[in-house]
Formats: sequence, structure tokens, C-alpha cells
Amino acid sequence: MLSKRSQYALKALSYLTDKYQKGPVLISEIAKKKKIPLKFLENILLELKGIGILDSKKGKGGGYFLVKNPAKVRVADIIREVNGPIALLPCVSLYFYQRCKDCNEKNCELHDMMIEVRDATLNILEKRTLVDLATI
Amino acid sequence: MLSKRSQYALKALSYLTDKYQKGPVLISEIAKKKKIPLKFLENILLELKGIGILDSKKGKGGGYFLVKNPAKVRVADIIREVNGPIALLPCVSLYFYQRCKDCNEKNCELHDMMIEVRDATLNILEKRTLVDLATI
DNA sequence: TAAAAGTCTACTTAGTTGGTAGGGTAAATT
DNA sequence: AATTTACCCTACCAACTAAGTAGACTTTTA
Repeated sequence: MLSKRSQYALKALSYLTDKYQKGPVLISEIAKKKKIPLKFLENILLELKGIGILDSKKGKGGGYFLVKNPAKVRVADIIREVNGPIALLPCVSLYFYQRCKDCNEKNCELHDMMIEVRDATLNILEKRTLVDLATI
Repeated sequence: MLSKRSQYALKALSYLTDKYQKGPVLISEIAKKKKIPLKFLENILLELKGIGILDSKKGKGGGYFLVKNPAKVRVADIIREVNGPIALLPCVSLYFYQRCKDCNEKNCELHDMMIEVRDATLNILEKRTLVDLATI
């Protein structure tokens, strides 16, 4: 399951995609429209700014805005950043790979099936971008 | 990600599938062969017995054994029991459905995509059974 | 009746989730 | 230059989950 944090991140990005190239958007506006706790959202947006998807402007007339083209930001990458691995096991994760101790992958009963699940999931999440989350 | 508990459950069931209809298997044997902490495994097997997949026999010559035909036990159902929902959001889960508060599904930005991911995953996990996890 | 084997209850330790509170700091407007 | 607006940062917290550990108890069978 995705964390609330991830859900909120995707929803906030959806809103900012709607407002792409229309100037900064207040955190409080996003929070209200997407029904996200304000201070929690603040923290999430900061993380997204940290990885260069968003930028912000201070002072009057400030707020957050997308800096990357939303058509180029993949949903899978947002989930990886905010939520963590997409795969069901660390030993089949592409971005968070960790060897199983006490189980060599070559003859692991679960390995092949989990690779399949991962690929089926990525086949969807790596093809979707923020544009697919836009509501307008 | 799957919990350790789920991984252990699947591995233990894999072993018991190998030994299907060959009499009870000691917890300690499963623990050793599959490298699972003994007391943790004990607890997991008890849960699996509780849902009627396994049964056990006490005393000397006792142990655990599969009671269901392993070809009829779906991996998806084990994961649901031990790990919980397979879907990424409660509002798209078939067995653990919960309505999103503050977001109506009809016009939720995430809903359709998450349904797709769920179906792609189930398409694999509901077709695999314990027989697919057997090593012999 | 002793030994083997599963059953049950309780506890621990560590980490994560989903927040809340409050002040600090930078920038724009007046 | 002062003020306001709005982002930035640190700390804290309660509840929950994961991943075990410990130890006593009960049942079976040789």
C-alpha cells in the first residue's frame, strides 16, 4: 500500500500540473483544494522541491510551482522518491536492490514471480506521467 | 513491499508443498531448511493453520502438513491473509475496500491508474498457486 | 511416565506513519 | 524601512507495525 504521504504528493502534483506555467500556487490553496493537512503538505512539497520537480517563490505572490515539464515526470519516480521501492521484495527491486541473506536468488522460489509482478507494475507506472493525473 | 512474515509464510508453504502427503514435518526442520527464526515461524504456521491451509499433529512424529491441495491454494490469498491488501490504495482493494474520505472515486486522479496496477498484479498472483512455488 | 512436539501468552525493541506546534527567515510591497 | 506574506526548519508526539524473544503449558505416543 502507498503511504498517505505518497497519495498527498501525487494529488498535490496533480493540482500543480493543472496550474502549470500559471505562476506560483499557495500551499494553503493546494491543501484546501486537495484536502491535505497543511503542515504535512508543507513538508511533502519541500521534499519534492529538494529533488528538483518543484520550485517555490517567497513573499507576497509566492508559492509553489512545477519546474519540470509534467509530461516528463513519471508517476513511478514520484512513488520511488516519496514511498520507496515499488517491487514486493528488496531482491527484485531495480532502484532499492538488496541481496537476500540466506537465500540465493538463482533457486529462490519467490524470485521469478516477484520479477513478473514488478515488471507488470512498472509497465503501468513508468508510462504514466503527471499529465495523466491532471484534471483539466 | 511484503513483510518478512509473508515471505516466511510463502517459503514455509513451499517446503510443505514439497513434502505434500508425506506426513508431518517438524517446525524445526522447516525453520532450518528455509532459514526462518523458529519461534517466529511457529507463530506464522499457527496463523496458516487457523485459516485451514495447514493442520498439525502433536507429540512424537508430529509436525505440520498441508491439508489443502497445493494446486488449489493461490499465492494471492496467502498474501492477503498474512500481509494484507495487494492493491496500492484502500479505495481500489477488492478484499480490503475502504472508501477514501475527502475524495470521491468518480473524479479521483489516482483511481483508474491504481485499478490498472491492481489488476495487473492480480493477474499474476491469482494464477499462481503453491505448486508454482515448489522446488521439486 | 518421560520425552517430544505443538500451543499460548506476554513482552521487547526498533522503526514508521501521520501528524502538530512554533518559531525563523527571506522577499515583495507600501 | 517596516510590514506582511509565505516559505523553511526543528522538534515533538501518539499510535501502530514489524520482527522477533522468553517461557510456561498441553497433548501425544513410545
